[in-house]
Amino acid sequence: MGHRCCSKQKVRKGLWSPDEDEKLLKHITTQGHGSWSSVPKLAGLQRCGKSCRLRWINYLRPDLRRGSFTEEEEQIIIDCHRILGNRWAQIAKHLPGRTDNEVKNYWNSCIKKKLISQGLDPKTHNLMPSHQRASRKFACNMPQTSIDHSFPVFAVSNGQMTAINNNVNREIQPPVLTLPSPPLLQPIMAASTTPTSENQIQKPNTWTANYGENPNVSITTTTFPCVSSIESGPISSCSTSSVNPSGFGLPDDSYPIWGTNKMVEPCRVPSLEGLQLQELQDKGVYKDVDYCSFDSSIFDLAFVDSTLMSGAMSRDLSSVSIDDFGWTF
DNA sequence: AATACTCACAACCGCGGGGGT
DNA sequence: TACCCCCGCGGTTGTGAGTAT
Repeated sequence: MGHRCCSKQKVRKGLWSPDEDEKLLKHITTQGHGSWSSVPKLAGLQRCGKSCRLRWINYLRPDLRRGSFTEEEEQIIIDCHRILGNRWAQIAKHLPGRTDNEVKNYWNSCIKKKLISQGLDPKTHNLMPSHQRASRKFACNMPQTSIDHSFPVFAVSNGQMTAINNNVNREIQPPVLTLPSPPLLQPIMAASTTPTSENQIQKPNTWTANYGENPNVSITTTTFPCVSSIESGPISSCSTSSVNPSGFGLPDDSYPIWGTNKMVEPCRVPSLEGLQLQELQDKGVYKDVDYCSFDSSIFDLAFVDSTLMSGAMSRDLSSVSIDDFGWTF
């Protein structure tokens, strides 16, 4: 049974011959594709329109970039996947000359395995259960200089979850969660250029603030500007089930990150709104935290995972497409 | 050298959305 | 509103090259 568009005619399947490629290429470069369903007939091919379209998009298009993926491209794929999930077409838009099929194949054949070998769940980008405890303990108990910086550390403070730049502050160890990088963390960190236009990457913003009620304890936090190219107003909610369940870096309704003013604001975790430290303690999340020698054993990670994280990260996004965010790198 | 296995990539399939009637 | 057609997307399968036994 063929596609509906070509069910009436006999169509060839399988690999394309050079002759077929030539016919298709010649037809599209001279006539354009118009309606794909009419392409086979016009081009003299015994293929279905869908097959022609796919062949053109994935192989014959002149602007395709051939060859293996660079490390930079790989990082972009990982970062985009963390935000977008398996939306290959959206991810591919960030990689000029690459097709969604190519990105998908590269993910399945290479990146996925790489992440798994690093103990990361390729679906969520979080540490997999068997690795979680050990890694959290590792992050909490190891000297800061030993921490793998590919796993940025986050602190919850005043309803905001911010990444703590390990390079900046090595003395204070507030309660930390070891989680995968927030969206676009690496590219932004790597770029570190001074923004001159609204589409350019902005530098991480670093500042120092008192932590909790103790004036003697301060922490340095780094936030990551989320640059939007959209002109619209506030976004009512953000996240989807396929989005990174951590949801870091995603805005909430009242936060003016996404306007054209390109304000640089801390990225807030929505569901932590109003959950001040005391409340977290009341809920048993923090039980008797010594901010300078935090021990993961007194931090109810399961609670955070199941309650805070899932709530923060899987808010209903039915009314907003993540595409609308128009993230740029 | 022959066979089995693995892997990367190309292509197919089914589904859902949008537009036209 | 219902139906049809077309397009695009994501998941899955097929294929061929490379490698191991």
